[in-house]
Amino acid sequence: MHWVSDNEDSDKFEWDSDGEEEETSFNLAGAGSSAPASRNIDVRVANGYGKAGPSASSVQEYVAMGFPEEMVLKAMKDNGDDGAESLVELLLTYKALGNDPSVDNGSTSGCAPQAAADSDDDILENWDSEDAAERNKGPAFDESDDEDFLREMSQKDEKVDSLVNMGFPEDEAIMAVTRCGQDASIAVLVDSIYASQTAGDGYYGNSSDHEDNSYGGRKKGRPGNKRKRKSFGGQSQGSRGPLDGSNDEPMPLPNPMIGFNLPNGSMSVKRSLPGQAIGPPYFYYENVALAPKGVWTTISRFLYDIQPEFVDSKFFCAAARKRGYIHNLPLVNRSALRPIPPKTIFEAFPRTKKWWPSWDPRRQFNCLQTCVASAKLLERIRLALTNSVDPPPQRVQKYVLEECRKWNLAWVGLNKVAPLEPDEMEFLLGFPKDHTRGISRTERYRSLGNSFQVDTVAYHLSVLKDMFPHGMNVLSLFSGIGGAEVALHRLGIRMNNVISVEKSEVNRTILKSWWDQTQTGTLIEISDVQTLTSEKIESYIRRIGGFDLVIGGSPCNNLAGSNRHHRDGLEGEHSALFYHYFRILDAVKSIMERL
DNA sequence: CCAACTCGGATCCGACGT
DNA sequence: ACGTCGGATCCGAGTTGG
Repeated sequence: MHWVSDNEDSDKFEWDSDGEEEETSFNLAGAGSSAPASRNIDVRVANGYGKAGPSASSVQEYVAMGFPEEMVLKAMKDNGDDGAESLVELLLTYKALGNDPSVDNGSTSGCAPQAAADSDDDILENWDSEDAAERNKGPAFDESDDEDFLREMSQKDEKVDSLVNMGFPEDEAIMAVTRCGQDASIAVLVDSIYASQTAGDGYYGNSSDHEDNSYGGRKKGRPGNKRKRKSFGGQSQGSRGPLDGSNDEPMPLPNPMIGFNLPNGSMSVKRSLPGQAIGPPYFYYENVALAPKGVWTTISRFLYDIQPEFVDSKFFCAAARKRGYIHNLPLVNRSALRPIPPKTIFEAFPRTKKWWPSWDPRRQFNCLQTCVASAKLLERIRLALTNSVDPPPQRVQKYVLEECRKWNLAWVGLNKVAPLEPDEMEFLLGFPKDHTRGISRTERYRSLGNSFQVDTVAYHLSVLKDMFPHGMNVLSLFSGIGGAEVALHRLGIRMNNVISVEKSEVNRTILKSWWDQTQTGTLIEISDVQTLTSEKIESYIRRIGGFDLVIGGSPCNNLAGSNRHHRDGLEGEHSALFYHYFRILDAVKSIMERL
């Protein structure tokens, strides 16, 4: 019952380009030069975010920003001289420890970042140990005070300071805390500020709902014209799709969801990137398209106001997968991966045609998810059908179809439906056969359900092939099972160095094992994104010359529609994850600019 | 309003290991 | 008697599109 005709096996993943290698793992000479040249220097400096690392001298800078000296010192002490991003990081950690212990189930249990020198990246530990050795500590001060001061510091101040440190003006931060309450998470506050900024001309136009207690806060974007988020200047209204004073809510999804263009479509969208968005490095960020209101607007704002490209993978394969991608890649001269994958169920799995009832109109699968139907459900369906006449009554049809759609069931026998096998999912998603083999079945489903659709991503990345004939250095965040890496490989793009951050151990194992089979470059896997400080980033950059591509998808849990509990948009853990992406990208940009 | 859809989760239960 | 693990079941919100 396999879709694998032998040509699948052989053609599909027999790509060229594994020629020589090893001349050098740490050479990306060619890379930098081919990148877009002119690069307007951005003006994000204003708030100090992402700029000059806070050496002792910058203590005053932060103090001047309204940040308590003790906090700065504490953060620097814990953090080393590690750059503004890490300070933000640290503050968020403080915040998490302070009011939301449940948030961090992370491996490091929410301790200060450097405490978590985890075993996975010890390769690196050796690399830059010398750099790490001499970070100048902040002025010495009494350790015992630290904890006390943290507790004593009023939560409100802490919140305000965190916001200020993230680049918000102090007055806005104070307002947000006042409105939402000091218990509100940072992300709620951020959202609140955004909502205010976009709510009409009056600065806090609708702050008539001042009353909203410590809970609401967000979710109240009223139409109005947008205000500037100063830290990212430009406001580049041009790239913003929605014409009317785009409020926070609607990042309207295109219909059909075909992105800027499709492999065969001739239409090409003109897109002008804000200066600060232009690489190097190129970056590529992915997330679910159907995120809660305002999330995409927020993400887009952080990512230099670039308009997201929303694409449904059903135009690339036989399964839907609605995702949004924010990237600064060129849009012209894209090319699709070969072989072109089948786009209908029957083409993908010919054997199902025989059993497919005429009253099941599905020709493509819905989004492949991380859970599969239980055997009992399948049995119920089978019974319902065998107890019916041939064209079953409407009621039965409806029931069966509902379940089939919900669980992506395929017809595999007379009156018999079944979930896709993991290897069938691999196929649909563009991975090599057996890519995820070797881990438990549920884990395979989970990993696959969270991954890229390779053909879709590869289509976007295909423009890189000619730009980097000698290969690329890639920073891959939240890599999962390596969708990005597989996409690059299938495009015939050589990966000289890949630094990959992925929390799940099984996923790291999968990527590593695939890498060892197919690649000759260097793969470094990091398990905890918190350990990827800008100091480390700089060390990597010095080592390998720079990153050509920063790619990542958000692990999405709470962003999808199916999750009712804490569907909090960019709150809590997710704010942390997205901010991690942003923080790291921003650090890479700053460091590469500086060097 | 209803229907469809969504990169899910909390809980319970049984199997298994200690 | 416990803890862990994976499977099964019941959840079900918010948004979109009709």
